[in-house]
Amino acid sequence: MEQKHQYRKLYELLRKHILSGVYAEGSLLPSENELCATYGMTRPTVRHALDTLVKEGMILKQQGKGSIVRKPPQNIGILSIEGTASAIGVRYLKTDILQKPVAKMWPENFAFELSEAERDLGCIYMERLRFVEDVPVFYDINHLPNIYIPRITARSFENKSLFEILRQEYQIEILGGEQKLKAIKADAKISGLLKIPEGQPVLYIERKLTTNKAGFSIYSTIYFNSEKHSIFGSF
Amino acid sequence: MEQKHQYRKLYELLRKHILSGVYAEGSLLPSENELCATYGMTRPTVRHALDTLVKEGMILKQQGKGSIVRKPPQNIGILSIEGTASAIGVRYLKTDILQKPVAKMWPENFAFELSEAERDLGCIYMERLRFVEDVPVFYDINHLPNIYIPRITARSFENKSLFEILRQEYQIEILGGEQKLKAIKADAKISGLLKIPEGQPVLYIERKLTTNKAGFSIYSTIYFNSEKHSIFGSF
DNA sequence: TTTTTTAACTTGTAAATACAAGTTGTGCCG
DNA sequence: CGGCACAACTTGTATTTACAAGTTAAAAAA
Repeated sequence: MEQKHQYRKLYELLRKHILSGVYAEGSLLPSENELCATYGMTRPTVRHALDTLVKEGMILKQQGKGSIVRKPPQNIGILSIEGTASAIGVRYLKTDILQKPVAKMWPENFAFELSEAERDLGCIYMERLRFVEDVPVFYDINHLPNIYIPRITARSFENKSLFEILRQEYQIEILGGEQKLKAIKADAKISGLLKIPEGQPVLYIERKLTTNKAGFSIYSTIYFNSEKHSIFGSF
Repeated sequence: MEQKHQYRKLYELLRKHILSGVYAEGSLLPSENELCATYGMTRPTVRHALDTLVKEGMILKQQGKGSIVRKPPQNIGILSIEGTASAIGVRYLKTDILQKPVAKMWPENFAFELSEAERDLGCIYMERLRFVEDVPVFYDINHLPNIYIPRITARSFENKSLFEILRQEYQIEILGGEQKLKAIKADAKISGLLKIPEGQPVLYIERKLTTNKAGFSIYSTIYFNSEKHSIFGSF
């Protein structure tokens, strides 16, 4: 993708380098002045890029010392600002798409309040069941408004997560959100999907993620079997 | 408290005005140029202040339009970046301090990994039980390292929350953290404290909040009865 | 050798300026 | 009257320059 802004170019580059391990965890990034010289930018531009990385939690800055690389947040977790992907440990997570992304109308009694624009345009809907070592632990239902995202139903979601696509291709970033948590007893449907006895405690989460695109929010309902695993999230 | 930096002065002022309702939810802040003129600053300084508010979720900015005031995040919730205060609805929340803040050593088998500096200095410890309409719903255990915070055990915590004191008086801000969530069955101690039958599902949360002070993290363990209430958090 | 001071880094704050890009309302033109 | 174009806003990006403040390590002094 063609990058428009200098600070964003540097941001994407450093982000890639951190994630790929070019800069080790705990080590220092090149100083701001070095980055200026290397990439031919001025210091405010470099600082803008670094600020974005700080906001994402990729680095920590310390006055007088430098920019410290944080643990690559592969675990940008389920309860965190970046969504449901890779919450437990990516390597052991398998996903069944119970319902591929489709465009449809919003449900009648939707758990969240919708703006008029969102309601008019309908939504993209998908359901997933996630496995850890072939045991189902995680069932999530997702709704997002059918705007600004051409061809979203055609995308595979196999190599990239939904959030990664939104971030890179559409510059949609999650700003924050609201969520409601409960510990509930599994009912018949959930106990069937997660293969646990009825009445077993499960985590129940409803959440709404707001983005930098006005009127574009992502809505999720999640059921999680926390018997053997915990939900672990960085934020 | 004497403010050192111009951008921080403006930030604190606008923040206070938003929270006190001077700027209504959904309305627009004065434009950046107006703020420059009013407070005698240059635009980068004003923008720095506004950026801080955006980072906190107090406002949303939209190019070509202005800075939109968001719902005052009174519910900066339990699972969010700002801590355990006022998660359900402040007006109905009563707090029993089961253990006032005291300095002591870290527990033997602490759930989190500690740095050497943290371990050496000991910790501040406190326990609270929180009530909604005289029903106990929320039991939390908190540890923070005994550094940088003189006289913390003497403070009352009655009018201001711990996090508010840390932010205003010590410029300590929560950058992020990690948390682990489970839905578990209440054991004897918890069912006693929360006045529920043993075996009832409760939310169990362990979390570590990291701050802008290197080596200063806040550790909490939380039990929550989600039968009649949900944990609701903005982030 | 030990302690203190200093110098050379680092990031933080701030100014003045310029132009790009998105939004909105006004007013002209058809 | 309706629709389009433009002007007057707004925030976004970028340059250049300067000094403040925290950190570290080397140099100087005891």
